[in-house]
Amino acid sequence: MLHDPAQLDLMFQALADPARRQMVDRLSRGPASVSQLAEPLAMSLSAVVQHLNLLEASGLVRTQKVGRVRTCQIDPKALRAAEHWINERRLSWERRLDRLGDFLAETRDET
Amino acid sequence: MLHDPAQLDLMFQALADPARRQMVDRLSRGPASVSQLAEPLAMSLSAVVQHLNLLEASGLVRTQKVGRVRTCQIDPKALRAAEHWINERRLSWERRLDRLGDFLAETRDET
DNA sequence: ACAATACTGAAGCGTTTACTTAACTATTGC
DNA sequence: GCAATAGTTAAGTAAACGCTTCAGTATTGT
Repeated sequence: MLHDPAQLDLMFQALADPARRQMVDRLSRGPASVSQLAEPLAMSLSAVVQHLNLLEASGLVRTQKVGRVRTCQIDPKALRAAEHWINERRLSWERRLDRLGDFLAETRDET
Repeated sequence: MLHDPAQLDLMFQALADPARRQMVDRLSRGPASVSQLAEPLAMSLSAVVQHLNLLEASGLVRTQKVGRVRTCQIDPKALRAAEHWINERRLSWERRLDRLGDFLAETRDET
């Protein structure tokens, strides 16, 4: 369910916006309320809530409301899924380069 | 220059689109021409070129034209930069959890 | 009870995105 | 030289985005 392409899509989409990455960055240092997330951002609370809803839909952030404050925190599993996608492609490319290197080394030996 | 926030922005933006991720996926298995990249995609060549230009601007893909064919390949350094951003935030969060665990363990000892 | 706080939701609006088509420029093969 | 191939560029368009404002709902403090 974490490798569901639709979920991956939502995650990368969520990470594409600088404001949302800033929110993730803030949350990486610890949980925060909506207002605390909004504080460093030059936009209305309402806009922040909209970003937050996207982050939550993407699975990157989980929230829970106690009384009137919504507390947000990162879900590291989701972050790991995005990380993994990139890592796989990079490794695939690098393995290819290695094989190519081996091949070139071998053909040089055949004098 | 790889940690330039503007460049990071372009990278995540580039990765946000499914078609572009599919192109990166294809390129992770080896270099390809524009037409080869376009083949599995249900859109015009023109659209593919536009995506490709974005990928190149983001630094994720490098291309070189020989004769009339443009050959594309991944730049793993750029992939690593995106990977790194995510990894740092995830680790920061997980370290926080560890410290919290230690704290709870200690306070339990104080009977 | 009343005011302040902490969000939430809907409507609207200008900008950006992801395409399309169509016209064009190089190369390459015959 | 001529046609086919490979890619590029510009213009247009519909839909998605990132906001704003404003009006509303709970909850909390006095």
